[in-house]
Parts: sequence; C-alpha cells; structure tokens
Amino acid sequence: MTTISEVAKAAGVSVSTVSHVLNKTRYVSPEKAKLVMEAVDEIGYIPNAVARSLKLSSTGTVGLVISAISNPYFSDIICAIEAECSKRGLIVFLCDTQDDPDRELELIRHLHQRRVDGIILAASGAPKKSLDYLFECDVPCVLVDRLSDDRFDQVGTDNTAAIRMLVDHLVTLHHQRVGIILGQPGFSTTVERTEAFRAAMAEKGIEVPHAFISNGNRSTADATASTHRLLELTEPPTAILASNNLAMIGAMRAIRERGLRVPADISVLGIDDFEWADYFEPRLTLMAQPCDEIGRKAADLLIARIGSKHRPRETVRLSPVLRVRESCGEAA
Amino acid sequence: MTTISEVAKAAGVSVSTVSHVLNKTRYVSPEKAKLVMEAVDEIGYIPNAVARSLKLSSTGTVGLVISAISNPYFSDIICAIEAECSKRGLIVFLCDTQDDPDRELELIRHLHQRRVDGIILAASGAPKKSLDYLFECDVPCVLVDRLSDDRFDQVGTDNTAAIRMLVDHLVTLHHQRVGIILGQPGFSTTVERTEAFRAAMAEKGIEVPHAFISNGNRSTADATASTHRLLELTEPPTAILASNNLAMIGAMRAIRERGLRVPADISVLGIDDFEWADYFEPRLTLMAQPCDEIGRKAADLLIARIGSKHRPRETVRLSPVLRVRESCGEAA
DNA sequence: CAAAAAAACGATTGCGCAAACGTTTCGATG
DNA sequence: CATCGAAACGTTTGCGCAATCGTTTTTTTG
Repeated sequence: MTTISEVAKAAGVSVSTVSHVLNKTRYVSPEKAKLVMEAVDEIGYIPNAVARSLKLSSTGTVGLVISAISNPYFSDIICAIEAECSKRGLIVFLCDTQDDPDRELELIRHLHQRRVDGIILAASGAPKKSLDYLFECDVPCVLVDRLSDDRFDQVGTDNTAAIRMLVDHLVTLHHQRVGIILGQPGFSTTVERTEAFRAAMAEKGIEVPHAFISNGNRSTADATASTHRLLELTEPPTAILASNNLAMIGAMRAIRERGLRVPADISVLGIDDFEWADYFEPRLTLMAQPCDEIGRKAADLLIARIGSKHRPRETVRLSPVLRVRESCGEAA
Repeated sequence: MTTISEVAKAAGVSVSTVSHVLNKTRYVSPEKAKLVMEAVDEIGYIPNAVARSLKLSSTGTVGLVISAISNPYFSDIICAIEAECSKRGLIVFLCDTQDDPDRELELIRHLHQRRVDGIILAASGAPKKSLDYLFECDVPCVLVDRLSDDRFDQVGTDNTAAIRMLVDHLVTLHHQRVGIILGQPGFSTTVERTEAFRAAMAEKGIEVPHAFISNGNRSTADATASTHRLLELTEPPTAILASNNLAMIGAMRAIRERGLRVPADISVLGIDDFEWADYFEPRLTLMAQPCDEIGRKAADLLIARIGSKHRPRETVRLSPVLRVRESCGEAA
C-alpha cells in the first residue's frame, strides 16, 4: 500500500504539497499540482482514510443500530438512511441487535470505539442502558421508530394519528367490536398504539372489552395464537386491527387456519404497508408508515446534531398514509 | 476523549502495560492489571479503534455492496451476512449501488480508502470496471448472487437446478406453453435462468416460442408490460414463470389488471419466496433461494480469503427449495 | 533600489495505539 | 558471591496523514 510520502517523492514535492493538492486546502501552482496528480496515477496511490480519521478525529461514519433488520419496515428505513447518508458523504455501519438490549449495548460500545460520528438507533426494550451510555458519552444520536427518551432527537410515525384514522375507518364501516393485536410490550410504539386505540374508541363512545386487546406479541406465532383467542370468544370482534406487519402475518395465519374469509367473515386492517399488498387477496387496508421520510429526517437530524451538539432536541412525528383496500368491509 | 496514556498516568504504569492488559498480549502481574482496569473504569477510557487500525493495518470491517438493498431477497442476504460477520467480530459497511456501475465503482473505491478488510459484492451489470479494480488492487472479495467472474470467490443459488425443478413441476401439471418473465439483461442470473429454461424445456421436448421469453425487465412496471404482452398473444401461455420477485410482482399486477384468476385462468410460479406467501391468495408456488446459507457462506469465504490471499478460488452454488402451493394448477 | 508584503512551498509534529526493543529486578546456579 | 536468565515492566518508534509553523522566492511599494 502506497503512502502520501511516496507520492511526494515521486512528484518531487513535499508531503504537505501533496496533501494540499489532494484536499484542495491551499493554493498550489498548476505545475506542481499536475506533478502530484501524475504521481498519484502512476504509483496508484489510494489515500488512507483511517490515518485521515485519526488525524481529523472524525471518521465520516454513522452507526445504524436496528432491532431487526429483516423486518421489511426497517429494511425500508435502512434503505432511506443509507441513501441520505451516502448523499452527504457518510457511510453506514449496519448492526442488528435482534431486540436484545445487552447486544444493543455491546454494539453501541463497539461503534463508539470505532469513533462513528453518530448513531441512529431503533432501540430494543428495557433496560435502556444503551441510551444512558450514549447520553453519558455524548455520542450524537437519533432515535427512530421507538421514541421514548427526549434526551435525544427522535423521528417516528405519528402513531396516534395512525390509529385514529384506522378507528375512524372502522367506525365509518359500522364496526363496534374491534380486536387489536399489539406488538412487543414495553416498546413505545406498542404503548402509544394501545393508548391511542383506547382513546380513539372512547371518543367514538365505544367500550373495548379487555379481551379484545391483545398485548405482548413478540412473534408471528404469538400473534397467531392471540388471534385464535380473539376469534374463539363467544362474541368475537367483527374486525381485527394488526398493529404492525408481524402481527398482521400472524393474524392472517390464524384467520386462514380457521377457514374464515376476509372481509366476508371478518374484517382486517393494520399498520405497515408492503409492496405486494395490491396484488394479493385479501387486499389489505393498511396504514403506510412514511419510511422514506423517516429515514431521510433521521439522517438530517443526525447530521445537524453532529454539526452542533448543543442545538435543541427535536422529536419529529411524521404522518402515515391510509391505503384503503378491501380487507375491511362493513360490519355484519 | 481519553487516551491510553491518560490511563497509564492514572494507573501509575506505562502505556505498554495498559495496552498489554487490555489486549492480553503479554503477562502483567495481577496487581498492575487491577490498577489498569480500575483506571480504565475511573476515567471512562474507550479504546480508539481508528488508531488501532492504523497501527495494525487491519480494520475489522467488511464492505457490503449491494445492487438494491430494498429488494427483500437482498435484505435477507444482508441480514445473514451481518449476523455471520458480527459473530466473527467484523462489522459491516452497507452500500447500495442502485444498480449503477459507476456508483458501484465509486463506492468500492471509497471502501478501499477506508481500508476495509474485504468486500462482499452483488455486482451491477456491465461494464465491470469495479471488478477489475478489485482484482488489480488485490482487495479480498466475494461475489454474491451474480456470479460472472472466476477471479473471485462466488456464492449464489444453483439457478439451473432452480429452473429445472420449476419446469419439472410445470410439466408434471401438463403445461406446455410456458412464458417466462426474466430480469435485467446482462446479469448472470438472468443469463443462467434463460439458458436453463431453454435447456430444461428442450429436454422435455417442448419448443418455446420466441415471444414466450421476455427479457429485459428492469422494474415491476417492465414486468407488468411484458406480462400483458404475453397474455395478449393469440395463443397465450398457460403458465407464467417469474424469474425473480420483481418480475412476480409485475406479473401479478398484469394478471390482476386483466381480471384473470390464478390458477383457474392462468398458472403462475416463480423464484424468490417471501414471508407472506402462505397467507394470501393466490398462494404462490415459489422457489426459495437459500439466502441464509448464501450469506453465511459468503462471509465464510471472505474471512478465509482475508486469511490467505493465495488459496484457490471457490464458486459455491447452493440448492434452492421448491415451495409448492396452489398458484400453479393443471394446464387446461 | 531597499524594505515590506505576498506568494509558494517545505519540515515537522502529533493524532492514539501496538509492539519491538530495552531496562531493571530478583532468584537460581556453579 | 559473581554470573546468568527469566520475569516484569518501561521507552520509544512509526503506522499515514493534516496542518501548523517556518522558509524561500517573488512582487509590490514608497
């Protein structure tokens, strides 16, 4: 691997001149600049960004710490963040915590050792040691999706609006008995969606039986079991609201296992749109979270935070979009 | 940010002792080791991996250069690679080339500047400048999915086997007129699947009209248009084989637009399984590519390559799995 | 035409670390 | 009790670079 001093020697100039030519950090006469560029080409010099980072104490890297990168919702967010960071000349370290807080802390420590300029985090559940760590170490950080700590900038979907629009849609179609399949307990998204559901239903003057609210679904299997439980009730719901894509897959599975038709026998709708939704039956009525916007805004905020550590914190709630299809019909 | 020499001062030992304690690279008496560890805790020392990398000329990083990270197929591969690298103590830089060869070259140069230990690449189409670059610069590299250059280690699906199994399945169901919606022209996957399709059909003694082979579908929109063209034929195919997930989405869209039922009016099957496939109609018969295995093997090969630059190159073809569902019925 | 200012470039340091090399101490050995 | 060897630790260098500080040459100005 060649170094800057080899370039200097080949070009017959000093290392500082080479450096200044390559970084355009001070005037160098065209003749010398040409010599330098020729020497670079000739010996095939590739600047060493590691040495550069050490000297500049800035790496141009961002840690992206996601709780489950295989989840298509997060895939979309990762994609948007990568695109935005790339546009800004930053490069992304991708890490999957697998929803394990200990692993999350370990990964964040590792990223910190690598001196990432900042971190974008979809935090796991409690305990929130990693957030304490980030705060204490003063690492620029933006929280995405799960917004639970206003010591940091945060970007996510407006869950209250999302649920409210879904409930509106349900009530318009005369549904009164609505079951909801929620996600992992403890996540702020779960908490917010639960609260929003209760509130929105209450506003419509509808009382929700305790049994209609299914919390603690960590996997599609959990969601399947929960949905079965809902449908076994003597007075089962006429509609099921799946609060995320895992819940939806699980719910659809249960519905399929029971041989029910959607929306004839049961209405279904939920949160998290996906690309196939338009071409398969049942065509699911879904709230699309604004993944692109979330990703872009998260990158924006992080870059701003890296730029000035003492700017005021921001929490940004972006509006989801209801895609009305046919899985939610009129109540019987 | 604290440094190793501050730790040394706080512990009353030399920097080398601190270094050796932290890296366990030589014997240090328990007393001094304890002093060091206490000093580390007290002043909150975080080793600087950038400086370490510079000194060791090895970064413990891997570049993951993917042509479209939002594609669920690649998402799965990314997930598997991240998991395997993480297990081996490597961390992954994620880059999206958006199938642009120039961008690909630029990203690879950038990664090389950052002195990644190796690169895993899902290459874009021609021109293959980035491969030449990687080869000339002697960067450890593994190609995934698109295998077209045996200067490198390569891992992918056995496309010939995949197509053969699909054709077998079609022929078992008495289909003779089979249209195929292929992906981007120039990709080795496209070429291989085209060849395999011709060969497998020929083996069955079935002649494939030129119009049944639709090449050059760069997007779902292309695939939709191509499928429409296939279905407008005076003697249209009785089955459509979508050679990847984008082609499938496009095909399904066209079929839906024409109001056709699957499999009653037209049979459909393809490559690339997805999580929802079991719970929606039509339940698609699909070849699942072994994404987990591909990712794991790619990381394996890369680590081996990093370990010894002169080991023989390997090309690994992993077996896909046919998931028979109901979208492909008996031919009329 | 001397003095000052500006233009162009070079020598050197230090970023934080690993480890090669060097030093001290102390017990074993003849 | 000199000598040797090993155990335990310290001093120092150099990884490749950016940029500070310094030097030389050229131009401007009174």
